[in-house]
Amino acid sequence: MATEVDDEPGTEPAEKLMAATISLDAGFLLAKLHAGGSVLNNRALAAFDLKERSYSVLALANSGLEPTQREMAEFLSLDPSQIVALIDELEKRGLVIRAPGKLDRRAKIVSSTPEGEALFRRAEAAARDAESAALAGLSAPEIATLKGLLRKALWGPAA
Amino acid sequence: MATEVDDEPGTEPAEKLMAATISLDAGFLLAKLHAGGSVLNNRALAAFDLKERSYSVLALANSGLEPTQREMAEFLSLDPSQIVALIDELEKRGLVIRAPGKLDRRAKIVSSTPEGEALFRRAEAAARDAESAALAGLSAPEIATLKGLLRKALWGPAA
DNA sequence: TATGGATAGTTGAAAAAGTCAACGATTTAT
DNA sequence: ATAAATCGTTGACTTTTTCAACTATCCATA
Repeated sequence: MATEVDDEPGTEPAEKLMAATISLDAGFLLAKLHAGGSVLNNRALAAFDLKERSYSVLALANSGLEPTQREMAEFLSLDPSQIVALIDELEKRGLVIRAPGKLDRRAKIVSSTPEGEALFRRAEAAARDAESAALAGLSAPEIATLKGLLRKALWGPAA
Repeated sequence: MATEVDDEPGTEPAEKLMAATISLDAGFLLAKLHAGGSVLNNRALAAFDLKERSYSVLALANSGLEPTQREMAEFLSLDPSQIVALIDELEKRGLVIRAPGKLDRRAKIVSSTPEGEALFRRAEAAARDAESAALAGLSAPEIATLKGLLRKALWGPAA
């Protein structure tokens, strides 16, 4: 995860190591941009006692898609046991509930309580602001292009 | 980090949760694509007893830019103490060396030995292949656009 | 030119995150 | 019916992250 993100608004990178060939590596660029964004994101979400992880679980619970824990784990690239811990905490806070899958009683469908939804709406707005800050160097169309390419890389043209 | 990446070539995502609004979130997309790529990257680098982290340190040592450990830490978004451990291991393997900064004797400049360079060249090729696999859904110009946008988001138009 | 405050690297401890194997309950296939 | 597979859960274990010291060195300035 990240370490330093400039706080002062007037500071510029001037990164000498930008010239290293590794800065042409997509994996490195993804990691670095994600690291910087994570700091901002977590900072914004802390106001709601959420982190990136719990926020994304809460988001899926609010999607109306009735995801099972297993589906959440796969979608978020997390181990199923980590989902258990995240949901335990959100459930304890009354933000989400587990319900047995109607069609498969092994599975548990996670959905949001009204409290969870209310919190999510507010957190979502904060996360949007944090994203804007992280991508401040790009124009709106560039951001759209970037997201489109990321989605295509992940899910193909159907995204 | 990631958990599952399909091994069979014929498998498609068909991810039901793609429809959740969080899949429009740049932070989430960056994290997910990075997670998938990391698995492939680490898999490829394991043949050289390297991981993403040690590979990127080795890459900077091979950049000819004479980076200090502090500069590496900032560039790689890592804590300085993590750099110490990474370099300790690479130095023990004879791949890099520490030299006192000519101009600031507190700082240590990390550079590659010939053995380190030889290993890096081979690892670099493997990493390139892994990246291609991770971005297989994109065309060459799309990959160039993606990298350009990532660089611009990180470093501004000067990138 | 000495003295105080900052900075580079290092160490070590503590917290968080990730990995993995096992288990009970259920489902699916035979 | 039985066997194999899957879902959530737990617990153990490893790795990564975070942070506060500490020494050595640099820098500012009185």
